[in-house]
Amino acid sequence: MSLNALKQKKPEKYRAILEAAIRVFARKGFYNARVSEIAREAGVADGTIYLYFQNKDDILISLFEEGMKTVIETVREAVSRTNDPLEKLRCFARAHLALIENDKDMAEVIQVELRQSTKFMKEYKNDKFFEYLDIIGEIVREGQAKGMIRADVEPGVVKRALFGALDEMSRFWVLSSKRKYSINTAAEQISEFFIRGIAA
Amino acid sequence: MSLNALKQKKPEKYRAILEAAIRVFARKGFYNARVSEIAREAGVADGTIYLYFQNKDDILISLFEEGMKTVIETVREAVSRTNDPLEKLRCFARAHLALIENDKDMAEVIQVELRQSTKFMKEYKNDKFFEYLDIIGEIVREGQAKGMIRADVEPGVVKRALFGALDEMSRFWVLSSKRKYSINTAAEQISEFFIRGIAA
Amino acid sequence: MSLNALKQKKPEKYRAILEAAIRVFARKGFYNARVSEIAREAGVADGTIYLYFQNKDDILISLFEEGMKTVIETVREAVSRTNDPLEKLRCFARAHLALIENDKDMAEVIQVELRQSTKFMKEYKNDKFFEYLDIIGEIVREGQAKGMIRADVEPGVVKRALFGALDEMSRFWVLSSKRKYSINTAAEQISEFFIRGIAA
Amino acid sequence: MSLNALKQKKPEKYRAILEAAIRVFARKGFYNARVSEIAREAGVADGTIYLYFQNKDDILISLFEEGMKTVIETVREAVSRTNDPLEKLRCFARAHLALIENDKDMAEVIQVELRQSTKFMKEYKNDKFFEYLDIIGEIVREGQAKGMIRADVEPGVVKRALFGALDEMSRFWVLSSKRKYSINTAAEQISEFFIRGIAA
DNA sequence: TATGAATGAGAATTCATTCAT
DNA sequence: CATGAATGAATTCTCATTCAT
Repeated sequence: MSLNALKQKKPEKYRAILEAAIRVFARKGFYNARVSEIAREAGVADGTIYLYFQNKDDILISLFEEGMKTVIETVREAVSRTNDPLEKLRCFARAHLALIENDKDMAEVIQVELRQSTKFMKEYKNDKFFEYLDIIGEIVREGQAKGMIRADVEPGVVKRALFGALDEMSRFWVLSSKRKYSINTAAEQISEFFIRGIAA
Repeated sequence: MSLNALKQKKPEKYRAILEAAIRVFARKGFYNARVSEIAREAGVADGTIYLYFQNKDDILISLFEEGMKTVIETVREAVSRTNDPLEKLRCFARAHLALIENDKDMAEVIQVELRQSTKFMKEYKNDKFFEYLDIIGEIVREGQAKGMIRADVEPGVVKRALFGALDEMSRFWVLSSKRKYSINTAAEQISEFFIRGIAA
Repeated sequence: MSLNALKQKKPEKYRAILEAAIRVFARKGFYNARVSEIAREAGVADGTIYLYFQNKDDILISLFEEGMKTVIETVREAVSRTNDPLEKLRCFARAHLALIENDKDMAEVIQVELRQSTKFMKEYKNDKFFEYLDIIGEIVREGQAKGMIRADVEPGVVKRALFGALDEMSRFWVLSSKRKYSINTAAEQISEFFIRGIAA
Repeated sequence: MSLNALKQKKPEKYRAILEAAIRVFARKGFYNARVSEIAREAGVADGTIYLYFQNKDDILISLFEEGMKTVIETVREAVSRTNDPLEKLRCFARAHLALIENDKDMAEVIQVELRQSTKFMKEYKNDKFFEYLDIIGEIVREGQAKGMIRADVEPGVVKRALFGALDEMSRFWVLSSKRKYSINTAAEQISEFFIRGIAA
């Protein structure tokens, strides 16, 4: 895509816009965010946005894809530290929630996008998200191959259930101000439920 | 709310608008839905919408509250059929996913709203949703009292994790056309994971 | 006009609407007044208004014509108490300002209408107002015939100037809360200026 | 006001919109004027209006303030040509009516605004108008100090009465097509009435 | 490249008026 | 006569996007 070439030209500006967009989308939501507000927050002119992105939707998509790339890398790395599939699930949960904690705005934006079912989930083939989900799927299949996870467990259900559990927990985290327990507690508990739940 | 009084006057029209709104919101998403399209679909004039609802937001809120009322009633009823707390969780999962299957449009709209973090989750105190979540919380506390669920399990984590797991599963259901396994399989598997995961 | 017949049928309702309209127009101005607010204030249904008036404009016109009829009668009566044309001018000023003082809402509405140049002054032939203005014109011509008012004085200028002076004074009266001098002082001063100004 | 800064950027466009607004408001009245008509008449897009003005009300307010600034300057200048307070009143009257004659549209709009008692006179502190009125007040006080105007004359009454007289005369001028006497005759007669009326 | 003034399509909402009851 | 729910035309204002500079 021609615009991708531009990303290479002034990467600082591209990043500035993307980071401004994260903040504005997190604050206002995609539909209530104004392109001019993103421009102001990025310190560029309104028109400049369109030198780096095709339109407002494209900002969100790019945001999401860039974000997911980092998330996938980080989580893959965390998971690769152990060979025990059950332990890998724990690592996944910890890494996922740690990412949320480190970048709440990004977390919120990704959640909004993932959930804005209509516009984005319907029109846009969300490969990155499926790739992410399937990290869990792979772990489950590996565990089943090693006989550590019950054979009747559906990897496709586990991946969605675990992701959903972590995601709902993180939404609570992002939106709530008062928190009864730490995000670590949540990570430990949720991975514990799933490990016990699916272990052979 | 003063407008609620009107619901009593011509309940058919109130319901017609609400049901049209469910379909339109499910099809287009809240922000891309046009009030005039809801009116057309409901068979009323644009202005009539405003005799029953304060504004477009109010349609969504009303939709959500009415929907949650039904969901809470149905799930409460399903759960009350057994005394075994672990079994209750299974009933919860089945009932939740059955509701999704029976009214996909409503399911999608509720999910959109729940996730539109910004506008709705931030500004609108979402009591109905917390009430729903806490059905699970109560079951867990009951199970702990009976010694059937481990005491170190956090009810607040379980309720969000289980809800998140079911919800993510149902999003997949709603959005995807091709389905590898039935919604019943998903309900059984997810409740099985959690039951094993938290049982004493 | 067919509607005029209706005025005869339930004169209380006709008057109730008119009086409600005076209050609402005075409070909000014609364009910001809502027909439904007039209806509520009159204690009738929205639709009932249209049994007594053709439309919103017609309420204002009727209001004005009824009001001017009273004003003309009252002022004519006051003026007829003396034979001295100069003294008549003083009576006119006193009566005009007294009317304002007695019915501020009506005064304000009449002023609004008189001044809403465009819609009403252009489209609607304002006979009543000219009749009122010409009470002054007649007095001036009578005074000139009796040699008490200078012959070079233009009655058409005097009538507009005196009316304008009184009207501006009354606007001040209606809109201002703190008043340095009484409305009587104003009446005396203004008539004094004009009497000296035009006397032979 | 922040928008005033914009006036400096493209003053031609600001003026074009203002002048279009004068014509449209004069033709249709404020409430019947359409923003899109002003835009068309100014040769700009609808949205452009909102780069220079906050909303429709703001156009009228700006119009009024700009207009009054000119009026005040012109009249002040005219009045300063003589030292005789009574003669100053004549200059005031001539200058006022000459302004009306030169810019009938503006005159009509200012009158509409001044008289739209409700919306504008009540909510908007009309300093410019009071400043204008008080030019007359100052002249009267000066005349009293010099012993040329009777001491019992209330400057506050004279200023409103003279302004009202001129204003009513000019409304007649603006609205009427057939005119029995020239605007100069009116100016001379009215100033003559007041000069005789208040002279010592 | 970068700007930001200008554009104009588009949408929510209002409210005078009607008419079935 | 009276009602008030329903209508739908009409209008302001917003904001993503463009393009001349």
